[in-house]
Amino acid sequence: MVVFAGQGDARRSMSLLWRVPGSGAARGGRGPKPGLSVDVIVDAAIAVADADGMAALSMRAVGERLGRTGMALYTYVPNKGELVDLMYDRALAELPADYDLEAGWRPAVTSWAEDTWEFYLRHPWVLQVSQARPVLGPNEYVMLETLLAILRETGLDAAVVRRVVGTLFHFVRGAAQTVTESREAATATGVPDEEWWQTRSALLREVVPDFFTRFPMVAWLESDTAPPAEDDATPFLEREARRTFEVGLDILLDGIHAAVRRAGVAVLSPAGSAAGREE
Amino acid sequence: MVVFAGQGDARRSMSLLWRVPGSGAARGGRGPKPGLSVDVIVDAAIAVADADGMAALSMRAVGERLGRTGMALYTYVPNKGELVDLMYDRALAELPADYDLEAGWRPAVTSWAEDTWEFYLRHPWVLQVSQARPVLGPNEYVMLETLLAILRETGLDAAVVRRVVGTLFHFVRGAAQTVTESREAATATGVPDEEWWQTRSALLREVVPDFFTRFPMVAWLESDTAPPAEDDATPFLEREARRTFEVGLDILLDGIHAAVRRAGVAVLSPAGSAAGREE
DNA sequence: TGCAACTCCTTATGGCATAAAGTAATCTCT
DNA sequence: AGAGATTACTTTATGCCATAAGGAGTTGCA
Repeated sequence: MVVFAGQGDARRSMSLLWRVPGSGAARGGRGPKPGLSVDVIVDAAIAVADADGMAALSMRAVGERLGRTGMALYTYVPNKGELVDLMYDRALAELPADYDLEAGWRPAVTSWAEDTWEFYLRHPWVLQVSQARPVLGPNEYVMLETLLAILRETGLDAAVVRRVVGTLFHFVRGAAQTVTESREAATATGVPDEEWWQTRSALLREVVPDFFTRFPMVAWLESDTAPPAEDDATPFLEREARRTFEVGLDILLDGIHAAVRRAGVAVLSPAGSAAGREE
Repeated sequence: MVVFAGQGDARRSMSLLWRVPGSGAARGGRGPKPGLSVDVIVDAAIAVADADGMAALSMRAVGERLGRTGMALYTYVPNKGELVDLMYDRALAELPADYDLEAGWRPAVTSWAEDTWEFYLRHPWVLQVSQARPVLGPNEYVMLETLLAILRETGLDAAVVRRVVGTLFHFVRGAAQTVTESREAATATGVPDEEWWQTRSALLREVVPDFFTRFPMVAWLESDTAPPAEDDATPFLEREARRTFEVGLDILLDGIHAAVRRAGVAVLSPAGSAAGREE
């Protein structure tokens, strides 16, 4: 389930996101005292989504957590989409906003990716907020600013950095998503990863007896499965996803490194001085 | 006989996916002739999802396209989730199943990524099928087999190839997703990308007057925006996503290349000859 | 011929977002 | 002080959704 940005009044949603003074509930002091606030509602909504997932996030569920009906929320928030945008931007505030660049961009990007990964695992529903038309809230920009401050160190030009940012996000989000989705599947069905895989692969062998002759490369791939460490109780899909994250990140960083070196050569060698940057 | 959670269903779903003979509708020839079939239903469902998106895929919508009620489908398919799995595996059959390896793995992976990208744009709903616990249908395995046949050429060992596969998928899916989501947003809201961006950025400047001092790196990034080619009418979020796909893929392939070279060195100098890792 | 097996329909049930309208609380203005 | 305006929140209703339950009609085999 992908959740789209609220499509209502763009001005109102921007004002809510950036906390423009006059836009709160208390404008004229006329009617009864507001018992809630946008912040309280957003917090409650995040709590619901963290606990039970995006699918369980309903206006009613949030209202009930605050001792109200679902409809009460519409006094503060124009619609559910807008609420999700607010949740998204609020959650983003948790992310660290600067990284040590002493050792260069590479360890900094690694830390950034690690923190982002953990953030997604902490708030799986964030991965279901559409990326195409960004929310454009303050914390989204802080996050972007943070990553850009690291990537500036590569010396790559803006056009390339833009794509590197996109690539990093696609990768981290995708890797984290396999973890959150497998967790969701486990709790939703009540069947843990190991049991699921055992049942399915046994069934597969039964239903498709010639499996390994039909798919020799898959057979080769599976031949490699290393047993988990004794003391590691992580479900195996999560373990796989984690390894993909680690190895994939290194590959990605090697790729960026190659781009940096190429750009460095291009920049340093036109004048003539034989460029031996880094290493 | 003890039935594990989901196991009975698992057998049925595997039989449906792999088209096990006895599992079709016509077993005893007793009642009225079946007017539909799983295949017809799956095709109709794909047509609905292609045309109106995953959100519009309801049992009723599929039934109506076939001149039935929504409930009629439950005779053929146990539930909506199963139908989606069948749609997924069926759609996957469109993908090419082998690639020319004359010129090595790199151009082959590039073609593969390109084809996969186009496939996702053709069937945006596919990106909403969870990846964590794979469907394990025949075409999913064909797809995997195809990619593995290419990656075997790298000479990397299975453990690494497994991660490379994951990384490639995360990347291509993520990049394609920004396109499909921005298209969906455009049709859902009726506001095209350009207009959306113009409205929002004007609003942003109004609501946050000190934007560019607060976010200098973002300012730097935006300074770079190249105007689109005269004859290019692609919405700009799509254009951005496409560039990210192209540049990101190259970066990724450079990273894989580095891994291959490293592994090659490791293999060639195992005995101890002080391996001067790259350059 | 009659029943079992089968397809497909109608009719709940309980969920969802949200529109519309009602109730009660609290302010400002007279 | 009292009236009207304004606001918070509730109730009710609309029209979606998946799917459970049960019923109607069709067909082939005993």
